[in-house]
Amino acid sequence: MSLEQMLTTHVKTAVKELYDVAVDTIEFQATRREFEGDITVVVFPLLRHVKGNPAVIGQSIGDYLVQHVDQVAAFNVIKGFLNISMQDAYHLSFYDSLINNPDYGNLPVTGDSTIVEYASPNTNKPLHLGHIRNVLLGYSVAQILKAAGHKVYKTQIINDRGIHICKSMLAWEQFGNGETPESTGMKGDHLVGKYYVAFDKAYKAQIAELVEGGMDQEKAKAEAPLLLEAQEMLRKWEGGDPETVALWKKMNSWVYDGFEVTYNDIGVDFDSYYYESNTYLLGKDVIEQGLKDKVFFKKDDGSVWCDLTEDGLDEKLVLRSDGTAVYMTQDIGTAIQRIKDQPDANGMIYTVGNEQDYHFKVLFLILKKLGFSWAENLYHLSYGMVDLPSGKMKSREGTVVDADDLVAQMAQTAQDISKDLGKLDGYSESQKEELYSIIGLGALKYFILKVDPKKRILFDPQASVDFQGNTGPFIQYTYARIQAILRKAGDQDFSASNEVSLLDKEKDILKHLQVYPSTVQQAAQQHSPALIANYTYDLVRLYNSFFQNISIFGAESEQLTNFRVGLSKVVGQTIAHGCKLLGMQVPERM
RNA sequence: GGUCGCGUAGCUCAGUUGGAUAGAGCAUCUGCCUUCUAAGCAGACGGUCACAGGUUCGAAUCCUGUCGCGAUCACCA
Repeated sequence: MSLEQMLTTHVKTAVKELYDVAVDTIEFQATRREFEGDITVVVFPLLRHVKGNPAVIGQSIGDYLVQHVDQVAAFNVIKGFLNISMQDAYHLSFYDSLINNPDYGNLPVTGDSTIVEYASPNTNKPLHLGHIRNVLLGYSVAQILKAAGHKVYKTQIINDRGIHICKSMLAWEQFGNGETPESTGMKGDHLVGKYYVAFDKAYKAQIAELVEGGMDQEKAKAEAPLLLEAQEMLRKWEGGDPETVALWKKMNSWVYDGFEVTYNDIGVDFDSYYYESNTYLLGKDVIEQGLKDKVFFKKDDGSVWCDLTEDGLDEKLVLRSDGTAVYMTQDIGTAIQRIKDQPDANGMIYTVGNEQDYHFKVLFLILKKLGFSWAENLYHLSYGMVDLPSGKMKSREGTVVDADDLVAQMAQTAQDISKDLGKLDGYSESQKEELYSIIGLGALKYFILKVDPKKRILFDPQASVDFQGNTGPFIQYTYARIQAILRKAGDQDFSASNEVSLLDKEKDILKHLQVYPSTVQQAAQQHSPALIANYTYDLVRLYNSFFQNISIFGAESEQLTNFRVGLSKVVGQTIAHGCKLLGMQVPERM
């Protein structure tokens, strides 16, 4: 039970005894640094029920608590704030509950089961920084939900069909000279991406030529031979032309191999994959049913719509007049399919950029109108764009920060710093390589996840990712420090002794540790890795202050050393847990 | 133009249902490695919380309006 929960009961009792009124909630906040106390009751809200001077009321409640609750040591009242200090025994009993609980931070199983979608790339180009934000967010939220007691299915939908895919296929056919990942040594996704760019270049050249020949710009765009050929290729693909399908399969498999390498490097994975080539026809039968149920209506030209004007939105097309599906149709179908595939799932989270806010608003509303119970538990994990100092990233123009390059660059920076510091004597080359990767990724992941997903990120490849201060490496470093302490201390029983009296810095750490489960809870509710990131950073700061100012092995007594080592251990465990939720690894040394 | 999001220190960001004198990191400046890892610690400097009203014991937080930035408003995905 948390401190707040415990005190709530007692404060309510106090108010009942003293003033004979029942209050439903008691408002707490952390005691500000400059005052004495472990937790603070805000007296003002009580004035609604109890008439009087807040200072006097606070004084009375404080007196009552000290007299009636053993664990309350002292109190003071400043303005309308009742600052309460707990007995050391209270903190130590919490510490004892922690020291033998390696599971701390994992919440009880809720019975909820959630599908989390993230990544969702196109198969015509490699992953870039935008995908990295997506993947890190989705993966982290999945981790957080698991810790909060949900069952989680991680999935993605792969955009493997459409005109843009045909463009790289066509360019490869025309300019590729049979190049393969093997023959060039290129990662498959990069090779295919190269031809996507090549298409665009050649296409633009054709347009320029046509315009020079006197053709109107728009007409030239629509009638350039390469585009017509790509459209023809798409028709062939949809018609199942064996040669086209074979080429499509071949090039897509190159891309998938490349993606797997990237996902593996970043440290994310999936439980299932959905391919748009399989799902793009889904949803039509649901539209039929929806028409019968009057959720949708048909216009004279045969197109089918959903009227959302009563919900403050427009009418939305769900089936074209020629009977073919649109984006919305397949998203409806895919959602239903996923629940069929995962019958225990009762909710879904879509990690998709905020330019699709409207789409998901509409999608969720339509699914609700169709009457699916799980439609109540849909969430669009919407995030802002990642922009560069030079502006927006554009794949076609090659102005992207490539995911693989970025990850490699981070590891390189970690290596440069490590070498300067020279603390890795005795590590083999492969151990060092692994460490550089852990630190580099830690820096990148923390940098992205600590920010509120809604906000745009301006990413300067030269300057953005720091390794000092509020960063991933700082957190990892603290963990490594703690491991050094634990190695020195050896394995032993760290249960608390009643002999120890606590210093403020130790109490601060324990108080912060106590809040961890509710932080996990909140992060799950709000789908916010940033809460975990900030919590972990605060914990690490408190610990470093303790570490740097208080001697562990030079403590006055053996019991005290033992307690401080144990405290370090618990902090280390919690750091590791928080990092795991962020998808970050922690190093033994650095 | 309609809708949605954002606006907090020079820069990057916190700020948990409204609570005490708005907090961190980076940058700048001071100290601290002969003792458990200095990717650290201790401190200084830095604010009209975009602006204007309103709600109340109390507003960065809630409401209204204005300004700025972004996204979106396709029989594209």
